[in-house]
Amino acid sequence: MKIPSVKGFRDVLPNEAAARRILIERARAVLESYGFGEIEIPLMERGELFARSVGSTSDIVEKEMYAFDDRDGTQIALRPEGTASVVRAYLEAGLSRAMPIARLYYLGPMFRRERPQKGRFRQFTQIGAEFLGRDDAEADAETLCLVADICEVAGLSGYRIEVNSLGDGECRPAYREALVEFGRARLADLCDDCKARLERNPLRLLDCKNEACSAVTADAPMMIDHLCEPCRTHHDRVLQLVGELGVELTHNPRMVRGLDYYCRTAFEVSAEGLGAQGAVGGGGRYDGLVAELGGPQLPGIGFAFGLERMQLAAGDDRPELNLDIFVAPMAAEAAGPAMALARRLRREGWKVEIGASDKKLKAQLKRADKVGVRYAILLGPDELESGRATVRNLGARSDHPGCFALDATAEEIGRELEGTN
RNA sequence: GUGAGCGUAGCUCAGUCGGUAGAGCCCCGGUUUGUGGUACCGGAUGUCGCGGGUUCAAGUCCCGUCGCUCACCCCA
Repeated sequence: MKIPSVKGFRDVLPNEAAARRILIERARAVLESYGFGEIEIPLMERGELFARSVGSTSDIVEKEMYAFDDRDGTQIALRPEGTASVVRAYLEAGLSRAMPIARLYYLGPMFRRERPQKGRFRQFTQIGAEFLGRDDAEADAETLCLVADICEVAGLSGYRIEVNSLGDGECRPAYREALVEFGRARLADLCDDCKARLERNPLRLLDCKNEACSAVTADAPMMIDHLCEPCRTHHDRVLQLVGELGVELTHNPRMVRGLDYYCRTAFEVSAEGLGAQGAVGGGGRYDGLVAELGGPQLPGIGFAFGLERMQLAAGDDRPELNLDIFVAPMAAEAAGPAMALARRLRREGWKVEIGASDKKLKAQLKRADKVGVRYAILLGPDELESGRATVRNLGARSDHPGCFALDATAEEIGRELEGTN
């Protein structure tokens, strides 16, 4: 009886892993070019961290989090997102004093117990960044620019960055009331989901996919029209700066973010090829979060990309995992010299596979062809006798008996191999 | 949590009116005892998702169940 993998948890085989690594390296390079340093955060946190940051009534915390009690009774949760941990780590390391302006990025698996579907897994990978300690519009603009640059290097097809302002503690409560009032007046025309949302997360009314709801909320009040003066100024300045940078944004007054901690600038990146899960990434400003987690009144802005969704939107150009050299021992006594030779080449950085000496040469060459090598080095009784290896250039289909001495250095061998082209 | 579609070889799938399991690809071997990709020949592989029912007979019909996929919800 085979033991299957856990629902929503998947394996990444070598060629996909290579494609993921390339994507990650590109994103990493951009993040580091913006001065962000990597922070490694644990997979588990105390459950309360997410209840406090993401919001205890959010679906993520309420029904999607993997949570359990540790043996000493500590309530543990597998992290469903990264921002809370980064802020926690930042406070725990005393960085809020030592480095009040911090640019941190992280990368790794997150866990949410949702029903899997296209581009959505229970274990998924996020690449995220947090820009802490700055509340000026320039920080927002720089962050949006960074987001756009990541989309570019990732090669996302048809990506769009949508922005909105969610207001702040000054203006959002009043707006929220206005929206709830608007919704209550039209309760009968709303879908069941929206009726529930009206009480719990009224802003969500605005992005309901139900057509009837969209019609009802077409003339609903928009946050953008209810911003207080500072929020208004901030938002305008962000848009102006980003515009000057030549980064294209789509203003979406109906866009809302699911996590409690967002305020002011919020954004979402969508791309093609993702099925119903249009979002590859998202983020926003969270000026109250650091204080909420017990730190000083410090602002921050951040975002996260879903790696698996980036993969979908970036297309599936998987790199060939080609090896360089195949060493084919044709007799048991050639196995030792073959391994010694391979080791010398490997130490110089060549990717080398050795065949099994009990396999026929034909089978070994077939394998050599399959793993994509350019050169096969043949070692049989004749070669051991003469002390010189035979090289077969797979591309040129040419044989080179006695091509190089078995005790040649890797450098010399490399030259001889290239000479067969 | 809700809904729909789909489960046959490692993969993609065919399988008629219920009649005892197939193709292509992949893999292995051979044509060539030391020379790969193309070609030709041969070979291996199935609890037809699982359990029950109907029937002389079930991959096929019925019921249940599990799994996968997509969508809702939510989100990256």
